[in-house]
Amino acid sequence: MAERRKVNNMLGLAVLSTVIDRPMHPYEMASLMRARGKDRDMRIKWGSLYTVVRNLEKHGFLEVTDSVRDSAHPERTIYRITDTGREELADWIRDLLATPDREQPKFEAALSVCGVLPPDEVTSLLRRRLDLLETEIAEQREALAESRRDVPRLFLVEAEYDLAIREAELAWTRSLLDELVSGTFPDLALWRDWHETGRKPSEIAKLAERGATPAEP
Amino acid sequence: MAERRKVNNMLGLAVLSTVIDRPMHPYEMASLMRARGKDRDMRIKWGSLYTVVRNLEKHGFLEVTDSVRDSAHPERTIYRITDTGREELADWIRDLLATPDREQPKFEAALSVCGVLPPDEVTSLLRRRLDLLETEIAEQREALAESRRDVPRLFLVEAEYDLAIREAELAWTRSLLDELVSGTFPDLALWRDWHETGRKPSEIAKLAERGATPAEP
DNA sequence: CTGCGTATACTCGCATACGAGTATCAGGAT
DNA sequence: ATCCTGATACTCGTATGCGAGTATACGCAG
Repeated sequence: MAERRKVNNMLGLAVLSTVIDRPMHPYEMASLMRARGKDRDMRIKWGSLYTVVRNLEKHGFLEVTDSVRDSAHPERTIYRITDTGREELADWIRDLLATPDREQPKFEAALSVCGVLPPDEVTSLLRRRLDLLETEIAEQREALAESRRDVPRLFLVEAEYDLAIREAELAWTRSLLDELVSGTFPDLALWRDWHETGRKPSEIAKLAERGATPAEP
Repeated sequence: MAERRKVNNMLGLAVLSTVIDRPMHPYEMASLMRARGKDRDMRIKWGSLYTVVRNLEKHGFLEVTDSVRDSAHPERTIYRITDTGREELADWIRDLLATPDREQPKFEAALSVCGVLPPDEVTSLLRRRLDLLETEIAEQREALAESRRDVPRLFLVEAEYDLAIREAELAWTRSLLDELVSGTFPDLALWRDWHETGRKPSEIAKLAERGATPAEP
């Protein structure tokens, strides 16, 4: 199960997998990660870099090798990965790979409250989303094809995964939209006039309590 | 584009969409959300409830109606949604629905560094993931079928979406696993003996720099 | 009627997270 | 020669986020 890591920030994973090559100072890690396109795989906040590195050190995953004062530059502290760090990295990856972690995309949260908006507005918002998704996916697909020419598959799995998921999102959204537009979506009428008249048509509220309390007296 | 919200925590969205029914004190919001299964749609941390509610008030999205001291209980502050709050809620939902937001699942991050582990281990980890995913999805699918009996579609879209995405994840994982097991995955040999012998077979490092610097002199 | 487990209804404080700021230097433009 | 721009290499302060703790009431077993 998704263990409570000493350092939980995903930036920590990126750092560990970067210093594993050779000792480095934080800024160099940052540049390397950027160069390798790591910032496309995880949302990296550069403000957190030094905090995360310090924490990794505090927990014994990194250690200071050197502290070079190189004429210029304030002072660059060079870190090296420790054996514990290597073990932590491997373990972290193992955990992430083996345990599917029900993350909740914001879109899902939005869907769960979309009844707040009138159905026609939701329809047009979804149409907009669909358009954006389509162009983004097209771009991604092309970028991937491009990369495939000179980068081995091994370094493209994340991109392939991402693409597959977004395509599924696209397909799902499209099918929902179809139902809304064609009127085959079941509760449309109900939904619409709960918005045109005042609020909640009595028992809707109750119905929304879906299977929350499995069985009660 | 994903606007910077005054209150960014998704718990805020849940709170707003809950108090829209009627004024309430925080704990009541929490119970209602739980009863409605909101905690299945967004990861709710109860420790944040009071902070988030206070912030919503600070920004004028909620206001205090009453402060009941009901014999028992320390004191329950009752909040009501304001017009600004209603507008914020609608706007927030609009934004979330219309703008696809490239979130980065942890699994993607893990894939991007999975070369750190030897291929055979990755294979067995993925097999484990596949098993877990399969049973979880089966459960979800059944729960959904169950719900459909007495809950209108309108309140199940999130669940349907979630299921669709997970199914896509399953399919993708299965196909990768197949390639690894059958040996059709291209870089297998390379990957394997970079692990058996020491490190990095010279030019792998360079190859990992995928399309980062589009064109340089 | 007394003890005690469990739900209710919070509070507190530390640990991050990260935006925004700062200072220094290299190299080209003027 | 000097100015300016952009990259380099960080630091700091504030705003959360949230785990863990607390205190009170209620039901009910003994």
